[in-house]
Amino acid sequence: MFIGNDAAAPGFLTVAAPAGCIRPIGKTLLSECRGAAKPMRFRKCRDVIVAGNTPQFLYVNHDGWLSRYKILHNGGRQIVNFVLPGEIFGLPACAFPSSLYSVATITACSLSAVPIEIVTSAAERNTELSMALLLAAIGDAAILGERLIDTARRSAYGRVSHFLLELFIRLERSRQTDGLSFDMPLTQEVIGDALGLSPVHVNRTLRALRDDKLIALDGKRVTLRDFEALCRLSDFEQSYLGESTWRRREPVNTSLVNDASLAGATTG
Amino acid sequence: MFIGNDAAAPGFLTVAAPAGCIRPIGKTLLSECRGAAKPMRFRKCRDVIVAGNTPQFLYVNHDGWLSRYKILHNGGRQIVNFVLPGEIFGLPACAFPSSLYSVATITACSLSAVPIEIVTSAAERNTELSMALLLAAIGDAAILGERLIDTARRSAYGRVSHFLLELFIRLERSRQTDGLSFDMPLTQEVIGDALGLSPVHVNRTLRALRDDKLIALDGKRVTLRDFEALCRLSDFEQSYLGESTWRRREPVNTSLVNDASLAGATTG
DNA sequence: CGCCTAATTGAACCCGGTCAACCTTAGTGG
DNA sequence: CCACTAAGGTTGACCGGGTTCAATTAGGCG
Repeated sequence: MFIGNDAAAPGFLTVAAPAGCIRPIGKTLLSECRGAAKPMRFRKCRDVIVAGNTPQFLYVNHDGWLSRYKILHNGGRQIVNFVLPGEIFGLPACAFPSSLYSVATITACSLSAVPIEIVTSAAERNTELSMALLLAAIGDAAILGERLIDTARRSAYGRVSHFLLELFIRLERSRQTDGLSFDMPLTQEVIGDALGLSPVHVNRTLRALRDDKLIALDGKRVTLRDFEALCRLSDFEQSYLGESTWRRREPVNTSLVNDASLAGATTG
Repeated sequence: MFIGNDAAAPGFLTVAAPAGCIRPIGKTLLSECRGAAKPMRFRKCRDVIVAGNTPQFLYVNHDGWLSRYKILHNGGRQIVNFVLPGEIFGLPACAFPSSLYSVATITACSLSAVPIEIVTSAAERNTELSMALLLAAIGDAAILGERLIDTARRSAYGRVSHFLLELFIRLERSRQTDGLSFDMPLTQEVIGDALGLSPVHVNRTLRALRDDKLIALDGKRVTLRDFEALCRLSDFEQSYLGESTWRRREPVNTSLVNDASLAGATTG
């Protein structure tokens, strides 16, 4: 059982990772924990984190796709999120005594694994890192919230559209798109498991989107032919994927606060 | 426009909050930011945070129920989560330039509002607080993930069951249950908006659960008559609601790590 | 070339939505 | 004390989007 090859460590990170691909949180993490990050490679369709186990690492994903999922008692699989190139994963797992979800590779992946204790102690010393982790967790929750709305309120047509738009924006900000096209190494079954649809219906929905000239498919290549229309029909607003930062003004004079969010307040 | 009454502040927190009700994160927050926390009261059905606005406060909810929701373009409302007595809210809102969701009171509420800048600077000084915030964010995401599975994979019957079990556990840990009973100040329409069901079907489902002697309803009072059966049929595992803490062992000797989560790793 | 996986398409079924009507309860004001 | 009202709960009938089952085609890889 190997967990990467230390001899390959020097240079591994910069060689394997497409320039500009790693998201800010990953960069911060790697620069703070440089010595402790262990490079690894996984073939496709391997579990990196197994639900129920005690997780030990926070991971930076350099170049592959992974899914966070859970197997239900009826045998169904729900994918709660995807980990795209440049993103980190494993933080939620480390917050629970045993991991709630499994994380498996979809494609082959180069990862950097940082022991969670290293992350914890680094975060205690470095405010920037701990705030970045917090923002990452909140950002993940925002994506989950939007997917919840997907499955709860949108038709299959809107769901698939919204999903493709989200992937596009997330890939674009790591410069992994080409115009309005990107590579999506997902089977229709995997898409269905993420969106709560049967693979058959994913197929029909993609066909409908193609027939309506909203998207084009060529193998694993997706092209958004009418970005605006897709946004409109799926209620897509990309703000939930936005880069967030902590606002750090001078503390406001709260006695003069004029914020509509308080409009309903009565005297205490 | 009032944002609470400072004169009422001394003693307010301890008087209004049922003993033992406030969750650890809220306690930590209030003790770290004691002077800055402003007490407020809201009547029921008032927006505390409005989607699209720039939020300024993190809130501790002392004694009421609130919902985080979003209005879709088609007019539908999706409730992504509830804020129960003792829980905090407003953290995700503060991470984005404008709040993604609205938060509205369901019942009358006593809140403590802490300016986000105070929280930020306190978190920078105090590792315990910043870690607690991170855990709270991860815990919220876990709840969202479970609700995603609800709407994506479970039948209405399982969904409602799972929802009631989650409420029960969340209320129980703040000692707001009585045996297997608790008060749920939600209309069937609100439940539907949370679970992605029509109010009509929520009604039918509750009736079915009653007929099957799994629950009992008396006004706003819910009693879980067969906890085990409810867990079984809805795939409920309460670990996702668990109290989580950071494991802080000595860094492991990674060359000897024997973790199943690495079983798929190949040499780097 | 043959195998296996994934994509595709058709047909029948069913869960949950929608519409509509009626009932129950709590709150209000005379 | 009671009549009126409004909001929420309850139930029935019908409809449709999505599932399921099943069969066929296309594609990738040894």
